[in-house]
Amino acid sequence: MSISSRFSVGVHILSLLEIDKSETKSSEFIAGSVNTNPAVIRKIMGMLKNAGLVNVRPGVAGAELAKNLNEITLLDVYKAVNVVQENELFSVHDHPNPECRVGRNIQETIIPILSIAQSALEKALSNVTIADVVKDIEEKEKRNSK
Amino acid sequence: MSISSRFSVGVHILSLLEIDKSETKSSEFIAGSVNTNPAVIRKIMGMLKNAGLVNVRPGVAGAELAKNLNEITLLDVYKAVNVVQENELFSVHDHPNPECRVGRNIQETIIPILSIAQSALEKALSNVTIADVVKDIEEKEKRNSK
DNA sequence: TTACATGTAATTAAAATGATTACAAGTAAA
DNA sequence: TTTACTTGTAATCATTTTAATTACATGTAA
Repeated sequence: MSISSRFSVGVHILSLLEIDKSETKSSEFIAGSVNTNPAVIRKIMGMLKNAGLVNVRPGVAGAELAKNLNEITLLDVYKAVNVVQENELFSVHDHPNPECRVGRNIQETIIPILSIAQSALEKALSNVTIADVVKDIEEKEKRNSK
Repeated sequence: MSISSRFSVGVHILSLLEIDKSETKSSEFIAGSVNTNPAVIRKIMGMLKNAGLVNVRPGVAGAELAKNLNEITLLDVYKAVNVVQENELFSVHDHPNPECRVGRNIQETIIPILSIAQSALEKALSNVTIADVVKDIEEKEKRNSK
């Protein structure tokens, strides 16, 4: 199955906070850009806020980035929005038969291997910052406006 | 969300085919080791068979590996059991607002980035073979029998 | 022919997602 | 202090996926 789009929405939100300075960023405005319901945005915003990535105040429209663009990696966002529990990208069948040579060892064997794969994924995400995403979006804008 | 345990079950099955040569491998026997229903095993076996990893014949108990242990990588299993569609490990929100600078570019920007991360994951899986897993299981067996 | 196996479809309960509605509580300006 | 608007958050809902289960047609070998 796929990793929840909360992640891509999170990246969308953070990019939007940087790129479009012309409007006050209410959850409704952001929802208009993402094309979803404001309550969905508020929930994700709450997660980003918890992770220290954005500043939002109850009752006040106008979310802002809480860090520099180049200090927020996609891994930060990924962890913030909780799309994958710690070390649980892969689920492993539980209760394999302990009376079987394979059954009683498979978990202990496979979990570290899967963990390495998961780390490789996360490493790749940590190599990209919101600054990179913003830059990329701006380049595409230029190219298309010609 | 997590990647289906079909994957870890697939690895379990292939390891079992190699390690335990004492019994004929019916879906029922394998199900006993994995601790699930035989029909689940048969479904996964069908996928492994489709991918050319095992030999099974309708009506005949006794599945076998179709390749050398060290020629089957975890990536092969991962792809065989179809836990993640091609390039869809991450789902990306669709229909972002085309009238927004971010909305109209976010997908094109983010998809290649996520694809790189997914490739990193798959690369890590391709570095491990069933032979490695089997060896690891056997080592754990020895250690525990002392 | 008998006994048992695989292949496969249908059904089910549980869990997660994303959308939606609703409303309490916070804030700022008139 | 009232008004208008916003965030925070809970509850509900349809949809989708998983894994388990049941059932049975079909294949195979003794």
